[in-house]
Amino acid sequence: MNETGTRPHSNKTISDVANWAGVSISTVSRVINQSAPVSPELEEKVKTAIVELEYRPQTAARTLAGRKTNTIGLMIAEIGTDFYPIMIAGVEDEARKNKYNLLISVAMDEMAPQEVIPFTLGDNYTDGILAFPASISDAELLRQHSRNFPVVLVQRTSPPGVEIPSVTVENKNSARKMVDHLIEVHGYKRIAFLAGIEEHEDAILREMGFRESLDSHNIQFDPKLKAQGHFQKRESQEAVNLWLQQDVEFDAIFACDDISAIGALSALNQAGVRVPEDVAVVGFDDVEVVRYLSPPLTTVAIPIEELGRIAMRQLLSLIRTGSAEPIIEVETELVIRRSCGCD
Amino acid sequence: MNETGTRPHSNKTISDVANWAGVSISTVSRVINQSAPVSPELEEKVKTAIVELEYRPQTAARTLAGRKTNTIGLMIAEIGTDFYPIMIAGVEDEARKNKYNLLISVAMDEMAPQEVIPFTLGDNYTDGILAFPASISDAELLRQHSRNFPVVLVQRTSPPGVEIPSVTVENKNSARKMVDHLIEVHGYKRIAFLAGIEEHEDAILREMGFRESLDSHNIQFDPKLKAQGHFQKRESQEAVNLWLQQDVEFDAIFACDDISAIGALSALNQAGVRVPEDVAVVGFDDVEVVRYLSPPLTTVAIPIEELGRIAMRQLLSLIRTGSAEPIIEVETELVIRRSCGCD
DNA sequence: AGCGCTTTCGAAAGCGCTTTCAGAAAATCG
DNA sequence: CGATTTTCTGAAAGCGCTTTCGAAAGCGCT
Repeated sequence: MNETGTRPHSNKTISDVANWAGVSISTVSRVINQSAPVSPELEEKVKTAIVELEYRPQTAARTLAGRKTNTIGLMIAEIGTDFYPIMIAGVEDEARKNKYNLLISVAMDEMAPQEVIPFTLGDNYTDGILAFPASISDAELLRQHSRNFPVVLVQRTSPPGVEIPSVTVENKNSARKMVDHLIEVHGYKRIAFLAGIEEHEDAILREMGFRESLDSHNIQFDPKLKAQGHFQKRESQEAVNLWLQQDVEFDAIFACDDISAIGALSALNQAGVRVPEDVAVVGFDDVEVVRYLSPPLTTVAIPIEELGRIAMRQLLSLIRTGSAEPIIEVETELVIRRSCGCD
Repeated sequence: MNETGTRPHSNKTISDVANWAGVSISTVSRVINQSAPVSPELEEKVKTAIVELEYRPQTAARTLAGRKTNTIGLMIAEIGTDFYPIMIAGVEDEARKNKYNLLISVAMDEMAPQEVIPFTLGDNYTDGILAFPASISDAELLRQHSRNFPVVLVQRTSPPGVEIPSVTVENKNSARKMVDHLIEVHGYKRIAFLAGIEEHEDAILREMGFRESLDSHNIQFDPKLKAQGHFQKRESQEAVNLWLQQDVEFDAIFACDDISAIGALSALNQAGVRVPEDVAVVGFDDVEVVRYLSPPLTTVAIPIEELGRIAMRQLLSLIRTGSAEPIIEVETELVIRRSCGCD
C-alpha cells in the first residue's frame, strides 16, 4: 500500500556465484557454510567468485532454508543512561564473538497493543531472547517457555511453576554489607532508605538486606525514613528535598541504586548539606559516573558488563545445547569511596 | 557443525491457518497484510483461526517473498553511557511507531575482520541503516550508496563526491556562543579547551567555534591551554590534573562535551579548586546527569532524543520515497547553570 | 580387472511466505 | 435480461537459500 521502496536492482545471488565459478549452487553453499568438504580447487574458484561479485548471502533466504536466524533478541523496558548501556555492551560483545546479531526491542509489558497478531520478538525473529525486568509479561514468558523457545531472564527470577534460566545479582547480602558498614564503621543510626520500583526484584531484595542489617543491629526501621526514588534522579531528588523540608532527621542515605544516589546528592548539595560531613550517601551498582562525583560515591559494585556477558553465554548455551544453569547469581563488591565518610 | 538446536517442533504456518479457516493461503496473506479486499465473513474466520492457532508469521519467509526486512540497522562505534543511549531511545521510538525493528551493530570501522564475506548490516539484514561516526568506513559507505541502499549519516557529513543525507548538530556557532558568554559575561580571558577526538566532526567544529570566539575578542589562542579529553572522563580528568601540576593558569575550562566536563570537575574537586569560584567549567551536550552535578553544569543543550528521531525519519523517508533532506542541522540552546559562575 | 568403500559434487525438493494471474461470482448497466 | 464490469478468491510461480539424495569418481584391495 505504502512503501514505494528503493530496491537495488541487481543483487547477486548464489547462482550468480555458482555460474561465475562454474559449479553448482550446492557447492557454493558448502564453501560458505563449510558444511561439507569441497575440493581445494573448487573452493578457491568459489571464493574468488564471491569477492569478485561482491556477493553477500541473503539473510532471509538462509534463515528460511536453514531454520536459524542467527540473531538474538533483547527485550528491555527502557535503555536508560547508565546501567543498561553497559550491560548491553557486554551482551553485544559476546554476541558478536559468536556471530550473532542483536535485535533490540524496547517495550514495556503492559503496553502491548492488542492486535490480532501480537508483535513479539520471540517468534520467528530470533533464535532466543534475553528478557529484562518489566519488558515481557509472565504470560508471554510462559508461552515461549512452553514452546521450548530459548529465553534467559536477567535481573529477575523465573515465575513460579516453570524453570527459566536466570542471571541475577547478589542483592540482599550486598545491601546488608553496605548498611553494616554504615552502622559499624561510621556509627550511623538514622539511615534513610531511597527505594526503587515496587515490583522490581533487585529493589525488593536490597530493601530486605537493608532491613536485615538494621535488625541485626537493633535499630528500629522507621517508615518516615523510606521514600520511593523509582530508580530516577529527579524523583530521588524530590524525595530528599521533602525530607529536608519536613526536618526529618537522618545521618545517612542508602539509595537503592546509584541513580537515586545522584539525585540525593544533588538535593543535599543544593540545600547546603555537606556530604559526608552532615549526611553520608551511598548507592548501589557502581555505575561509571559515580566515581567522578563530589564526593566520589561509596557503592556496591556490580560487574555490569560481565552480567551481560554471562546472560548472553547462558542463552547461547540454551540455544546450542538446550540447557543452561537454572540460576546464576553474580557477586558484588563493596566500593568504599568518600561519600560514606571514609577517607 | 555445532548447533544442535532446540527447534520448536510444531510451528504453525500460513497453511495451517488456511486449513483451519477453510480458505486458501492467499486469502490469509491478504487479511494479514490488508493487501487486498477480503469479504467480511472470510476475514473474520481467518482472524479467529489466527488467534486460535496462535499463529505468527515467519519473518524470514515474509522477507524473502516480500523483499523487505522491516528492520533498520544502527551502526555505531560504541554505545557509551550518556549520549547514545538517549539518541537510540529516540530512534527506537520512531522505529517502533513505524513498525520497524532495530538491529544494532556495535562495530568500529577499522576492526572489520577480513573474511571472504564481510559481515555488514547493510546487506540483506536491513532496509536501511543509520551510520554514526567511526562505525563504518567511507569505502563501505560509498559501496552502499552506489547500490542505492538507504543510508543516513548522523553527526557526520557526507564524504566528498557523493551526497548521502546527514543529520548533524549546529556545533560551531553553539560553541562560539558558549565561549562568548564566558568572555563577555564573566570576563574570563584564559580559557582552557578540552578537545574531543581528532577526526570527529563535532569535535573539530566545536574547536573552530571556540577559536572564533577567542579571535573576535582579541584573545590569543594558547596551545598550552588545549588538551585532548577524547570524550572520556578519565582522560579529561588526567589532562586537567596535568594542567594543575604544571601550574598552567586558567580561569575557565570549555570542555568539548559534558563527559569531559565531568572529568574536569572531578579533577578540580579533588585538587580543592572551587568551581566556579576559582575556575569555571562548561560543557556541551546537556547530557542528563550534568544538571545533578555540583555545581550544576552550564552547557549547550542538544535535543539528543530528537536528533535520533529526526535521523530515523530521514531514513524512513529515504526508504519509502527514495529521497531525504541532504542536510539537517539541529539547533542547540545555551543552558546556563552554576558552573560558569552565573547564579 | 573387479569389487566394495569413501569422497566429492550436482539435481532437486523444499523452507513459508507474497504476489501475479485468471477464473468465478456478484454487481452494474443499457 | 443478457452483456459488461467489478469484486473476490484460489492456484501456482517464485523469493534465495540449505540440504537430502544419488551418481560419479577415486581409492585400496584381492
